[in-house]
Amino acid sequence: MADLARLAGVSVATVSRALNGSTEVSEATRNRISELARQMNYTINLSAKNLRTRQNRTVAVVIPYDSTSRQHVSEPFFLTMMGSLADSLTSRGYDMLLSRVDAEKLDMAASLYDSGTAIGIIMIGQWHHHDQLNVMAARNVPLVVWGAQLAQQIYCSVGGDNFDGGAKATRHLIEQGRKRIAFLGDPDLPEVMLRHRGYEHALREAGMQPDPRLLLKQPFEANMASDAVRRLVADGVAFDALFACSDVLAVAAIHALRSSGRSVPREVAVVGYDDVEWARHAEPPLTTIRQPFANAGAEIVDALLQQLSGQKVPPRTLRVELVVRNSSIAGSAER
Amino acid sequence: MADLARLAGVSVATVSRALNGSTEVSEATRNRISELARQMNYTINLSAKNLRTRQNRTVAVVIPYDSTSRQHVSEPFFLTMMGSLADSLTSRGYDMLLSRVDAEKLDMAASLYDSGTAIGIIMIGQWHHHDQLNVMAARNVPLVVWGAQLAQQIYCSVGGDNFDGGAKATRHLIEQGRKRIAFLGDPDLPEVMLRHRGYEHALREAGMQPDPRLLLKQPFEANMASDAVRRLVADGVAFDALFACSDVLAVAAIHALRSSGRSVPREVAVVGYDDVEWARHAEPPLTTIRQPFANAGAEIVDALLQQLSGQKVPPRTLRVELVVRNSSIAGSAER
DNA sequence: TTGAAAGCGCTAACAT
DNA sequence: ATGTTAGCGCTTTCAA
Repeated sequence: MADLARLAGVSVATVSRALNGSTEVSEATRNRISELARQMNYTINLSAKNLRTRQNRTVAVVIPYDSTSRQHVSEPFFLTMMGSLADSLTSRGYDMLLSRVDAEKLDMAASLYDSGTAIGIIMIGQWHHHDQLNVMAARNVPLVVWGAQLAQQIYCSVGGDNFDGGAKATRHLIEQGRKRIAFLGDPDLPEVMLRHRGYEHALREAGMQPDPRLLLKQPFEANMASDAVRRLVADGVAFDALFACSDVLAVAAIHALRSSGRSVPREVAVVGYDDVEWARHAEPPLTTIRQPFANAGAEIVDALLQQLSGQKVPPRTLRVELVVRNSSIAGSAER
Repeated sequence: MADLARLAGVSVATVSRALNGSTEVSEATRNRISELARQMNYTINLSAKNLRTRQNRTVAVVIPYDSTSRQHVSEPFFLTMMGSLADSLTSRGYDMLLSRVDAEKLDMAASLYDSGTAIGIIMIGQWHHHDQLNVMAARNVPLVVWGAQLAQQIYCSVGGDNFDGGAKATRHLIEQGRKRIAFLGDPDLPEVMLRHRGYEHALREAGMQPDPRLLLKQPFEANMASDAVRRLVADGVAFDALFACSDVLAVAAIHALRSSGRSVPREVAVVGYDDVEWARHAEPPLTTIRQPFANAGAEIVDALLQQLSGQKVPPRTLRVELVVRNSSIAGSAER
């Protein structure tokens, strides 16, 4: 900047003001300086700026990973989520720092804030670490978590309505005349737990009893889910429908079912979750619960920015929607 | 840090040294200071550190987006790639700054470097902007591009062997007895261009002539690809195989084919590209060209780090592999 | 082994 | 409208 000032024949203060678009520098010099900066590929040094202004424009997005089971990481859900977040963040002029932290050490994420690297943290999923998140929030680390709204929660969460999603999926299957509906997912995870409650709720509503043998407790991992479904078939447990907690799991299940000789949707109707991009192109096209991805990023970022402006932000639950395609409709074209 | 120094009864210099693990501070005080820092949730301010040391540990990963056609963005390819990059980067102690820039203004990415925000740039895909990338490289912006190796290329690229991938896919289809193989992708994009050349090469090798009517020039966009395939069928152009430039396109094509009354793989054999996670769970399981994702991240990061250490890094081409599943095998189970 | 002090590049009073 | 200057939190040379 000093060089630039010398070249322009002004002081560094003027250059600083010009480059920050201050109006108290004459438009002529402002343009001259900007032009000069462009020619020299000069850009304000962000470290210095941040140091001086004690603020920055970086938000950390943390994707926990499970080092033992490598769970979740390849779910297309994340891409969609990250795309949405990246859009919301960049359109508001924030940078997005992507960080993967061991799900067992979620509190490490806080150091991104403590070190001034990021002004706030967006965490995707709460996993088994509700308590660690509460500790961070109690320390006033600006934090928004995508996930379920739980009891005794200090931090701000934004998430789809998982209970309603589970209920909608299950009701839809019941309306198709299905009587024995399997549940594929791990209710130990908060979001899945709520979906499972919605599932049970819908069953009872229709006068059915949840059968524990129909609960396939599996992480978000396609291969394990496939195996579990194959086992269910091999064990001779009767079922005529399956609700999977992600589209990836649903597709894995469909494949396992068909290769076990069960036709989909005729013998087994399947509903997924998320409505990722390719769900409509799957074979058969997937009936699924659509997560509000487009809003999600915006809502999360809004919540974070509100926190940063000092407001107390309550958790938000976003509406989800049933998208009916062929995987759950017995009358549909099937080969 | 001053507070910490006061509490510990030492100077800031000692604290700085202790926290950076310098051996010239006694182990006793070092432990004491570290412990104190932990209790206070103190972490070194990165802006100040970076400003002072004139270096940092952030690498920018740039995903170009096409503002007009919203091309590519939702390809699961990116997630896999980003996961791989995130792994490689974090395991080497670097942060990953995710940035989406308008594909028409790729050179904007350089400002991340100019401003000291990142020490280098990783760009995913070169799109139509070979020249802008060359300009950046000529300015000595540390840069690695995932993509094709082109003529007159100054920048360092790392990419799969697209020519070979195209050839392998096509040869495989020819070996299945297919005679009229459609190509789905946009050869204006460098990587796709090479795949297309490989495709043509394999055809000629077998004594066949490429038929321009079998080239479905489409961006990486499932809906457009579906439509194009449907149109091809409706137009009555004969074909018995299709090579798609991504798994998403392949699945979209299969769906379009089946809903147009063509069975897959019996009437039309299909090969995809990438081998994303769910390709094996698609219906039918997808024959595809596997991109070396696991290596890719590591190779890209290595290349960047080598550049940063002052070496001239030549482009690298990684081996790709044909993965045969059912979508291209007529004898396979089909419903 | 530890401390004092200079300075990284910038912004924002304050002065002109 | 522009310049002077102090200081953001850190590292590091030099001195003790």
